[in-house]
Amino acid sequence: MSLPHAILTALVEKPSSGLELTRRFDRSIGYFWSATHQQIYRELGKLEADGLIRALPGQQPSRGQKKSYEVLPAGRAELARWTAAAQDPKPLRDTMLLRLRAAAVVGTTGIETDLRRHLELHERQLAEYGEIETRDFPPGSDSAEDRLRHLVLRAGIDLETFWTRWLRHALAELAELPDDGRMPGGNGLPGDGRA
Amino acid sequence: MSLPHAILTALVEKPSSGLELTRRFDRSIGYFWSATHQQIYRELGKLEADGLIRALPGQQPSRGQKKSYEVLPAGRAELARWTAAAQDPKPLRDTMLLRLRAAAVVGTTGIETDLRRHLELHERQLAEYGEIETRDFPPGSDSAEDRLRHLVLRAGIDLETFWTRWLRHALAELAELPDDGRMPGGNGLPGDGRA
DNA sequence: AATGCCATGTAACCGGTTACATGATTTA
DNA sequence: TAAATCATGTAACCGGTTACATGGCATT
Repeated sequence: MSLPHAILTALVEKPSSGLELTRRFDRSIGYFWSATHQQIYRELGKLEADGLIRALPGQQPSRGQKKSYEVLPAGRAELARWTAAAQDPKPLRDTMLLRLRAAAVVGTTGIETDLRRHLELHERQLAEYGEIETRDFPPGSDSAEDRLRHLVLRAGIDLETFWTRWLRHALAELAELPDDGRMPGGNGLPGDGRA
Repeated sequence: MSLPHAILTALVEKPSSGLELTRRFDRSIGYFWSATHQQIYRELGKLEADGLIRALPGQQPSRGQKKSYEVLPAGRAELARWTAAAQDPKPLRDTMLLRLRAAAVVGTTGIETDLRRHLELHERQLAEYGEIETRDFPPGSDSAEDRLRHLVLRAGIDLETFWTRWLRHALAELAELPDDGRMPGGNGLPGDGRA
């Protein structure tokens, strides 16, 4: 149940229409909580029905017409409640790690290409975050909002840094391994009682 | 489409019944790809129907009876194919980051407690990974499988390290902020054109 | 016989994804 | 007026989550 709160946050920052929200979820918020326009429209409907947001008055409600929403007091309260509520962190779930684990038993053939590609993607993302940081958070900026948003961006930067380092490490490791279609040792036993 | 391949990997490592797989997904594989027993049984059925795995011969197929599966050549081939295939990394999606972003506009009241709790959880996980590393990957272990599995564990360790550092940083930052119910500046504008 | 655990499932729901549909506005 | 684009939706599907059901086995 995080999408509605992501939308509430975006709308508190600035009242927007569905399409504007969609565009903002392609940058900004979307860097750590992505959403498609279908999700957004669906959720906007629910939020309005629940009385947490409302359409800005003075707008035609027909189909192809722009409709902007703003957050109502109840919505702000719900957002504050949710922000402070205890929530368990989601366990890690990463396909690349799974693939390497699989490569340990079926062989590493072919995976190197995609490791390299991922490295490039993460390097690009890291560069983008770097640009945002220098643009939006110059050394002097220290309002409370700025500090918190900078903190979030820092997480993104550090995560991308981690991935680039780890992927380089993985590629170096692969280079030292025999690149056969199957690891030595038949079906990979022993090796299950371990990590 | 990763769960079937997670199961295939586990079964190649060692043929198992549904419950045994469930237990193994609570440690080992589950550290980076979790699954419940319902998912596992459902997926085992599909994999068997697709001819990628089969029940070990010589077993009663009644309801409360244990049934073990092994991977067929087609399953191993599919796993190798999937491992090497190009796959885009999933965009980051993290609730805590979203909550901090929300706190920037509705205030930081109450979030500190959960930040501390998350820090503890990540510290505990980090310690657990550390134990696994010293137990399963002593300095001398350097078979191909071990190196790859160690690499995967390293990712887990580094990720938990990142989170503990970042959470400490976040707590330090919070301590310097006014702990009011709302950030100064009304609805948080300006601040949307940014990250 | 009752209780509890082992083991395998079924069913309903929920959020995210993909494909498609429709109306309104702008531009060629 | 045709095409392209803006803007808002609907529908079907799919994987993950939660709750519940059922059968077998061991212990008391």
